[in-house]
Amino acid sequence: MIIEMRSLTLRDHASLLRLLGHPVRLAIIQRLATGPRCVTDIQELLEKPQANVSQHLMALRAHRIVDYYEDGKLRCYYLARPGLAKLLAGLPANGYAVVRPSPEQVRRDARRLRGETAADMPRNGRGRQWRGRPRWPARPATALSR
Amino acid sequence: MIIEMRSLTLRDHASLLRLLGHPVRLAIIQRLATGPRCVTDIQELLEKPQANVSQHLMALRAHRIVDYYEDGKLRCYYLARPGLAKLLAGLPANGYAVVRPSPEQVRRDARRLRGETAADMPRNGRGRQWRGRPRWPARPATALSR
DNA sequence: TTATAACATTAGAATATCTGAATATGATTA
DNA sequence: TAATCATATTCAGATATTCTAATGTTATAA
Repeated sequence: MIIEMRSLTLRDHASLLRLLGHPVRLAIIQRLATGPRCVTDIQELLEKPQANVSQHLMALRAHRIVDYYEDGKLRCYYLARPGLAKLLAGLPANGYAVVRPSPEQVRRDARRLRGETAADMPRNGRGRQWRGRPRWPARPATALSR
Repeated sequence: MIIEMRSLTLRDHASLLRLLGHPVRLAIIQRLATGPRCVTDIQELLEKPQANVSQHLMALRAHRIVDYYEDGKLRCYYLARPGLAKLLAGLPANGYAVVRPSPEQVRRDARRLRGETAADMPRNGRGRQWRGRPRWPARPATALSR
């Protein structure tokens, strides 16, 4: 078992995330998380045209999210980065907690930040003073924003 | 401090990932991870036109990745889901490990999977037999695929 | 009162992405 | 040899995203 690692530029990181940001590709990853599958199986599970599945698989393969080995005439795809699938699965539970700090908390954060910030670093508001009390804007709620 | 949580459909999950999959938005998140910033500061840090930054901020806000409070005439944006930023930052280290199992390992996985699989679940190759030895395809390497 | 600062909003062109249809390939099987 | 299976590739239209430029808004400063 060979393991490699690498850090990513913002650009590469972004293109990876956007690659993952497609329901069919996420579904493929979910499927493969339970074990290797050949293309035809995946296609039937997802009820998508074969060509389409193949395209998504190729896209995933280009970023080495998945890989395959050949078994006779079957191509058995598997997750080349299982850790990624695990992170993705855990993302809703671990990453989506919404925080709404009190203005005072945020202000304290900002003060702490100013204190720790090097002289050449830009500050919040570039030194402008806080006047009045921080306020929350009116906030019409939408489906995903709660 | 208010905390909420929710699970997501594939679709929502995908659209969130794709929202994150943009270098400027990732950069914004990186910046905000160090503390709240007003729009002008972010704009200067990223060296992007103000309107563009504003648009990205709105997109992030629509999914409640960021939020803001008002401080005088400044809008101080901050991360509404700090856990997400942390996960994103850790993704390269934790998620990008590439695995290349030996064919035997994968085969063993598949067998174990078959063993654990309920009767109605589709199997790899739908019961087709493994003939010969699993092989690795020839693999021309590209930038991101290593 | 006019100007300016800090941001938002809109419109439209430029790009990128997605999908399905058609076709190709290469290995088996009849 | 012809047919079939498993999968890949190509291409064109549809759709979605992103960027720029121009303009709007609101509060404060001159």
